[in-house]
Amino acid sequence: MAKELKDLTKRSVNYSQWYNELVVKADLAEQADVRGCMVIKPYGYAIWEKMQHILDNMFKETGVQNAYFPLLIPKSFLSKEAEHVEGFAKECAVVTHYRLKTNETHDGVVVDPAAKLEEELIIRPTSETIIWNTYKNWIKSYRDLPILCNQWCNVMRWEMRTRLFLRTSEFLWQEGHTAHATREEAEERTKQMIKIYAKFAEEYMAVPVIQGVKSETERFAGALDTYTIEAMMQDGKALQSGTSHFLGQNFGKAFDVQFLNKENKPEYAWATSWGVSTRLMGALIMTHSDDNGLVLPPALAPIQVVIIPIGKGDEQMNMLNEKAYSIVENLKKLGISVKYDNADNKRPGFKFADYELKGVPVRLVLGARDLEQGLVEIMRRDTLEKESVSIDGIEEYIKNLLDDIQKNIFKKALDFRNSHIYECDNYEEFKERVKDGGFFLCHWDGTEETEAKIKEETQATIRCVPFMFEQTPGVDMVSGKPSKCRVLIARAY
RNA sequence: CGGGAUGUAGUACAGUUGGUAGUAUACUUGGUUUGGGACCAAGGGGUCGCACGUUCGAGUCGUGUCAUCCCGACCA
Repeated sequence: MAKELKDLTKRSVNYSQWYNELVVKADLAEQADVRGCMVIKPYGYAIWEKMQHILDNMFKETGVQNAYFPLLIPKSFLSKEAEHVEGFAKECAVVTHYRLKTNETHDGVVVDPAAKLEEELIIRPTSETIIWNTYKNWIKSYRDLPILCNQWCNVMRWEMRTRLFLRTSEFLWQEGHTAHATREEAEERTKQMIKIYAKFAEEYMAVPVIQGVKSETERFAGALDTYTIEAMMQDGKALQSGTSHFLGQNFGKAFDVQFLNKENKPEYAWATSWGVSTRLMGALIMTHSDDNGLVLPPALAPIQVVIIPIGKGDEQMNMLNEKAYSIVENLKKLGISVKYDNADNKRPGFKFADYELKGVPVRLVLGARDLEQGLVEIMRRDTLEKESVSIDGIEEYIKNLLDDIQKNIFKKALDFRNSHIYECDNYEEFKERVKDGGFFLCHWDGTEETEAKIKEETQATIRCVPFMFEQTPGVDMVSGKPSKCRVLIARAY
């Protein structure tokens, strides 16, 4: 094991490769024996579960309820909204048969041609269609609205190239689908949800994000507006970390979801949808990790504190165990998750490296030598700083330290991002600099031609029109035409 | 779907002009260790991606096929 773990040195050389190895070595996930699919291992899933739990509560505070809709979507549903089907058609897995049979040589199975489905079923790439087909039956009157449903599920998109967490054929996510009586209410909900995502990213994941609205070409298929949160990874590339879509009446019309309003007149329902996926795990990993491995924010770390004893012989170990268990008990009372690792088949050095690799925020080393003086060594994962602290009152100290780590890694990521955001008005300069990563705030004339040209020549895309910066009119750096505002341009994952 | 590469032990790789399947690491057992990725000894594990062909003989040569990875196009 030891040698395999040591070569996490590629962060500066090849960020992608470094990322892949980190995901595997930190025991988060691995490539499945199925094309483009991923096995999320217990440690990785524990982080995802924490994310789910927090997000779920945030949704529920806004009146959202959880529900579940089918995995399989009849092909005809998908084709009802023209833009939507065009956006997803290229990456759908299709179920065509419902039975297998033994082959002629009796050493395997083949698809039974007799079991061909009349209408093929699509494995959901997203659930707007099947959900709106259902909403049709739920919505008759303005009194039935709004409907605020969320589902936690898996979806499948047959991507050409996949990467653990960032882009896998199958991924886990939540998708919220709301139906409203008015345009204003739906638009309000769209914005509300992107704000929740931003709050979650920054407060819990400690990942600073830029909120904004997507350009027409980058918009979700079938949406009138797509709001996004964009995070910057350590190589300066952007990662779209969550989206919220205002769908207008497109799905209401496509699925004939009409209700009678207060004036007793029929009207189509207004829709939103919004989602975040296991891609957030990728954002978490790529934002904070260093050459020693993962760095997890305390708010999401499955293990917040690990205690490692160092001692010889049964007598010493018994003494250390006793002390450790009392610390464990006290930490648990404060709601801090703690692991005491007194396994004797691994040496302390191995454990140090292993828990650093897994991003455990705080490590205590309980040694016989220190214990005599009432001291314990404490190390924080974010800075790797060690100090000796009195065991008396250690619990409070740790609680404060966890808060400090949470703030510190956010600040570190924020400083990094802010120092890599540039205003740029010269296209030649932009072309040169964008290769090295970073976010560029540039004037854009709003045309698809300009957008396409930038993408073709630099591989960078317009991530969004950001909300957070003061906007003044200017001149498009490519076309020289007038521009209403600056947009955020970057190379993206 | 274009361009390139690779399939040999759980993993990472050697394998020369065709001639008994190797190394490191991981794993198992026993012992000594334990303040930053321990050491010694013994042991288990591979129809060399698959199929066909050439040959007395194929991991090695040929043809086909499948799969994976990298670079593009596509994407949360």
